[in-house]
Amino acid sequence: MSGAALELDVLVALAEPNRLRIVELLRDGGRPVGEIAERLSLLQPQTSRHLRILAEAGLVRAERQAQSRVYHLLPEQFRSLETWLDSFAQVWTSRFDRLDNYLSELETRTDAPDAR
Amino acid sequence: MSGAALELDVLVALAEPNRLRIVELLRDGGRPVGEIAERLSLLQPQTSRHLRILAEAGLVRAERQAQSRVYHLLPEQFRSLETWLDSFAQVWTSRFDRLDNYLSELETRTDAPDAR
DNA sequence: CCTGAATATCTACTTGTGTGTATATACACA
DNA sequence: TGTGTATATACACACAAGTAGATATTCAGG
Repeated sequence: MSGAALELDVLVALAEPNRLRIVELLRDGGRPVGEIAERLSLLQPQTSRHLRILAEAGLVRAERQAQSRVYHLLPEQFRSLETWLDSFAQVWTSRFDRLDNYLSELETRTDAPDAR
Repeated sequence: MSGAALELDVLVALAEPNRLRIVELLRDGGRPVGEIAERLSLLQPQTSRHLRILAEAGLVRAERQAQSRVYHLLPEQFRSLETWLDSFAQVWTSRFDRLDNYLSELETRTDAPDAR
């Protein structure tokens, strides 16, 4: 049972413009750091840093290829994200019922005089 | 009808611990600000601010209910995120050969972190 | 070994963003 | 209309995080 719990790091890693661009670039296939930097008009140190964060989040991984390191996407965290999203799917259908429940529940305890 | 393009704001909104907790709380149904704050041990102003960011990202919406505002999730951005994730689905299959290579290579150096 | 190419790390700087606190606004009800 | 409740906004502050630039590291080839 691979704990497919959604890690906040994954969202944090994706929630940065350049990192998101990197991920979307790598969707078309693995690429070495230099090429990533060039295609996205980024400086090499920043590119390495972003890749490090993406790697620590489990979104990418590097394969040594001679002197270069070819980065590519890893599926696991994307799947976790998918699983997490799935947990919301039921909400869209059952929301109104739940809202109803909540509202009546709220009415039920209107006799709790509590100030703050 | 909706372009369903992934907005960075959505990821940014989700990539904050307390906002993620809010979203997950709202998965169980709409709730007024005060209750969200109480359940998550947040102060009310911060809660309102987080909800504002979530709302601007299109993730939640408030319904007036007497003096209170009941916030609930909205499906659209979650679906955009799902669509975006789907665009990666094909990557895992098309990369299967190389991933396979990678996995066996990884097994090879289970206790040799500096192998090669 | 030594050199050059590719990538990673380090330091200083700056800006964005979450937090705390005080205050303003909206609404229900007497 | 005045009051209490619920929520939103304003402001000052501190810290996380991205950037630029310089330097260190790794590797292939002569």
